[in-house]
Amino acid sequence: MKSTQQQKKPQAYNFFENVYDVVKLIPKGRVSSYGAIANYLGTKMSARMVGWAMHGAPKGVPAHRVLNRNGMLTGKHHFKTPNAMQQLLEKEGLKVIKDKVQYFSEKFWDPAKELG
DNA sequence: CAGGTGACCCAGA
DNA sequence: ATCTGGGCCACCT
Repeated sequence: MKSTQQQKKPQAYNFFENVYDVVKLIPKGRVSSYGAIANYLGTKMSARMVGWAMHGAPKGVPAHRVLNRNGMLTGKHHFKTPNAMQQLLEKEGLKVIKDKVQYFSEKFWDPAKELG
C-alpha cells in the first residue's frame, strides 16, 4: 500500500514463508515440532527461527499445531489467550494434559517424512 | 554498529 | 535425574 515503505528482505522472508507453507500443510489432528520443520528446511539448528516465524505467522497458519520436541505447548503463552492453543488442539481431537500433548509420537507429523 | 533476546535442540558433566 | 554450555539467525534496543 505504501510506496515509501522500505523494502523487505527477500532472503529472510523466504525462510519464514517456507515455515508457513509447511505449517499450513500440517493435517488436522496432527502436530509437528520446530526442529522437524527446521530440519525439513535444511537448518535443523535454527529451530528458534521457526518459533520466531510463528510469532509473525499470518492468518491461516495453524501455529498451535507446532510444538516443541517434547510435545509441550511452549508457545501457548504467545497466543491471544493461554488457553487458545490447548482448546484448538483438543478441538482437533488431540489430548492435552498439563500443556503437553498425549500420544505425541502418534500424532507427530514429520514434513521430511510425509512430504519427502 | 554492537549486544541481548528468543514459541528450540543437542551434548556433556 | 538436573544443570550448563554451545549453536543458529532474525528482531529489538
